[in-house]
Amino acid sequence: MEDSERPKKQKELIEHIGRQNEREGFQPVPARIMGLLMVMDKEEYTFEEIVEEMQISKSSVSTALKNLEIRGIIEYITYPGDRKRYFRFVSGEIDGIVNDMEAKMMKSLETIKQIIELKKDPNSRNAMFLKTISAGMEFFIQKLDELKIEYKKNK
Amino acid sequence: MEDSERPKKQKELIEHIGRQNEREGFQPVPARIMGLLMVMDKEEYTFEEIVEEMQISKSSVSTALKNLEIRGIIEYITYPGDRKRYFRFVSGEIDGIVNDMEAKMMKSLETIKQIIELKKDPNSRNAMFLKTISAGMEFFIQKLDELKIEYKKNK
DNA sequence: TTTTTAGTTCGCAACTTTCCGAACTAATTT
DNA sequence: AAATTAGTTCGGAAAGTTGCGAACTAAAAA
Repeated sequence: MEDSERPKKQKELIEHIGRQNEREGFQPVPARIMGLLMVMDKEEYTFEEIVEEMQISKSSVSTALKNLEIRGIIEYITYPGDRKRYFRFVSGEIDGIVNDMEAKMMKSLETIKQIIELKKDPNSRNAMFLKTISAGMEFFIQKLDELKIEYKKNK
Repeated sequence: MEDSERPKKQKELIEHIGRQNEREGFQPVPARIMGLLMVMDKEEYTFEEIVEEMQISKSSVSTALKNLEIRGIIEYITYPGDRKRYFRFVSGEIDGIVNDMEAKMMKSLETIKQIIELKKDPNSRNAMFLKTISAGMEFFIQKLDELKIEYKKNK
């Protein structure tokens, strides 16, 4: 890869990541800032640099950075004698990703159990089918826990 | 549970499921219709019954049902001598849920690999950290495949 | 053939989201 | 003390989304 085409491709990838993150519920601006901090060779950006690089207003950047920080997706560091904050992506662990998946599944499972509980006929089509799904989810959740332990050991 | 309070609780659960589905990217009306078809004791609804039960306009119900059907979330059946379509929830399998999870993970993995490929310095902080995540994802995706087979066998 | 049933399609009003500029604050420099 | 830096907060304009009613269609019934 030639150095000249790298930045252009990186910008395209940021846009792609932006749209992907939007599908996960992020707003357009935070979604793209996440991309910026992951993709570019420069891995620490100041507030002002983000404003210039992304051509987004200071107010939008301010709001976006606060949100991303609260969510634990980005963090900032400061250097002695420099008032600026340097923002960077938080190096999450695979555990976190799997935990999120598991948490979502557990929430669905909770809801499914509530549906079953409220069914007048526990042998109705939906009740039967939801019971099967419920059992499957429990199986996978348990196995995911085991896998997390297995992965941690081997690493 | 007394029969008198069941419908009320079911309605509340539909609203809860509606909001949960909205977080998954569904629009309010389809999100709640999904809930209706899963929760209520009556498990097959005609177009008109949905309009009355949910107090939503015919046009909105029409659009919502079409979308849900295209996505494979609901289906309809007809009975001989009856022009109405009876809508019901599609009894998906746990496999489908796990596949969706896996597909999402694989998409993320693809993106992460692209980021790594575009990094000038393959030993940068983000490059290193993304490589770790990447390896972890590959591990979990493979194990999920194995688990799907294991589950199918035991069932 | 006309009417009714069972929906679909379209344009628009209402609502929500997103983003911006202007005005502000609080710390640091001049 | 005044000006600059590094942001934050707020109100509103612009854009996007949602859901409705009205007008439509196609099949069946009268």
